[in-house]
Formats: sequence, C-alpha cells, structure tokens
Amino acid sequence: MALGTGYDAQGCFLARALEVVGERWTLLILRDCFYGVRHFSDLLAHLDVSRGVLTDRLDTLVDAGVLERHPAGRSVEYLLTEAGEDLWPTVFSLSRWGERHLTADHPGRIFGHAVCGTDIEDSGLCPRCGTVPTVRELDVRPAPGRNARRREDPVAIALRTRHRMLDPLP
Amino acid sequence: MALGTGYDAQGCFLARALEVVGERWTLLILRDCFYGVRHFSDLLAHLDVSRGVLTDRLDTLVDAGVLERHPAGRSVEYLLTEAGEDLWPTVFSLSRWGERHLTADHPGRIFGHAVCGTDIEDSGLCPRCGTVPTVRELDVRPAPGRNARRREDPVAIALRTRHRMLDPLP
DNA sequence: CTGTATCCTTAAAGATACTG
DNA sequence: CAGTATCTTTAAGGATACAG
Repeated sequence: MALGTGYDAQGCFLARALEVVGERWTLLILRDCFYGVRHFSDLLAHLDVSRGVLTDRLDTLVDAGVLERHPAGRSVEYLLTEAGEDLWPTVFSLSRWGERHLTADHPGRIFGHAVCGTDIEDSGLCPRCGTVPTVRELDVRPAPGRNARRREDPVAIALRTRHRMLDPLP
Repeated sequence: MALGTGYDAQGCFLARALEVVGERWTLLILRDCFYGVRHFSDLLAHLDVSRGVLTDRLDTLVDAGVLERHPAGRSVEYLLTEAGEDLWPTVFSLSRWGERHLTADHPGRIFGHAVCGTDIEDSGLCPRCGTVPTVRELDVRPAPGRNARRREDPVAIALRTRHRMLDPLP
C-alpha cells in the first residue's frame, strides 16, 4: 500500500505496521524469507519485481529491524530478525484466508508442529498441545497431489532441502 | 500495495489475498468495520481518505465478498460477511505486531474471551479455554490510562456503545 | 551478485464541485 | 448521505545500462 501519507497522522498501531509491511511486494518478500529464500537475485527471479523496487523494500525492512543484511562471501544474505519472525502469524493467516475464500483449491502446503508431529489448525493452534507454535516450531510439507505442479523456483528449492521453517540450511 | 500487476501471475494464495486487502487503506477500513464503523461518511472522517479512494476500496471489498452493502433508511451500512470476519486474525496479528515492535507503548485495547472473561494472548489463544476465539467471541476494552487520550471519532463512539465485537448495535 | 542511476510511462491519490 | 465526475499533481513502477 504505497505508504505513509496519511497513515502516520493516525496514532493507530496498525497504520504504523502498514508503513513497514503494507507496501506492494513487501509481504511476498517476507513470505519468501520465511520459506528460506535469502538472496537478492532469488527474490528478483521469484517475485518478478524490478530491481529498484526490491532494493527499496529490502531497505525499508532492514531499517525497520525486520530483516538483517549478512555479508556471506561475495554475496549478501537477508535473514529475518526476531521481530521479522513475529510477522509469521500475519503472513500465515492472510495466506490461509486466501486459500479458504478466494479459491476452490486445497492448501498448497501443510504446517505441522515439529515437536509433536501434529498439523496445526487454520487458527494456528496445535490441537494436541493446546498452544500456538511460533514459526521456529513448525515444519512444512507440500499438500498431496501438488508436487507435480511445483516449479523449480527458489522457494521450491529452499523447501526441498529443509522442511523445518527457519532452521539453518545444510 | 497498489494491486494486481504481477501479483496475479503468481499462483500463490497470499498474492491473491493481497489483491483484495493489500491496497492502501483497505486494512484500515476493515479494522474500523471490526470496531463497529458502518457508514461511508464515518470512514471518510475517521481515516482521512479521499472519497474516490474510499469508494474504490469499498467496491473491491464488496465484489470480493468481504463486505456487504445494506440499505438502511436513507443511508447505507457496510457489514462484514463471514469471509470478512475471517480476516480478523490478520488485522489482529498485524496490529499487535505494530504495538510490540514499532512503539514503546502498551496496547491501546485489550481483547477478552467473552464466554470465560479471560484476556487472550498475542497469539490469539485463550489460555483458560485452550482455543483461539473468533472475532464474534471477543469483547474489547480500552487499556488503563488511555481513556483520556481517546478522541471522539467514529471508532471510539462505536466502542463506547457496545463492547462485544460484531454484535448488533442497540 | 548486489546494487545505483536514469529515463520514461502509467497509475494512484487528493481536491473540488456536483447529483440522486 | 453516498456516491460520481473531472482535473491536477505526485508518486510509483518497469526497463535498461552501468558500477563496486
């Protein structure tokens, strides 16, 4: 939501949050980060966004403390901070909402509570433990019958090599 | 996030959801709806958005089945549909994220599980019942020490006359 | 590989006046 | 009260070429 003007005037917390994550592409960038995408070039390819816009969004997220820039060899890795990881419920709930109300499809991925192996509900609740796991306590797997459709994009590649969300890549 | 171009190309559910609720102002409009604001003029005054933009956003939300237009006397009421109510976890989690990570303030409002009177956690969980209540099962109250600061805007007025979320006004 | 810098085109937003 | 219609301004986005 192309930011600020008017939002800041509101004392409201939601408005302030939207100044950080409410712009176009931002939530999709973060979703990729949750799925293990870390490099500028991968985001560029996967999201089909222009370089200038991607630079701008990453700058905003780094400035807001949602992502951290980590030099890695001759490359750069963008990693979620703790504040960034706390955005998971928002990404999760909005994505699930899209699945339930905007398509006839079943979920594309299924999220399980890693410590007990139980799938979480749409509300985020683990029915066995009675808790709402954080993103670090979740694992992901593709829903049945969807594997064939998946392309070889950076998200698919990242998820194939590790199923636990936000664990370090091998 | 000024919509569509590029989003639709992605099969991703999050992208589709963002085409409906990802544009500027949309989530703030919905937040007001959750708090009981129903009229075009009240949204216009409270959000300080231009008429044209508000019309456009409401049209998008009605077309997507998030809001319904109800003629009421010589006026019109915009009411959340069931699909609209399901957006509560997104609005709630993003708002809470803003409170926790973008300000030094305490929450402005506190949400309680109506049937048991227990405050819900940031995750949405009711610690006493072990469930994640829907928005219809919640009540709201202002956090201590904030009453003085509140202005006489449509949200404040709506919340003063009824504390249960989404129940019919008297 | 990760950006910067420019240019260009389109689209979004505000203001205002007007209508059923 | 709830929009519509027009106009003007501004901003955002894409494309491309280039640099550290």
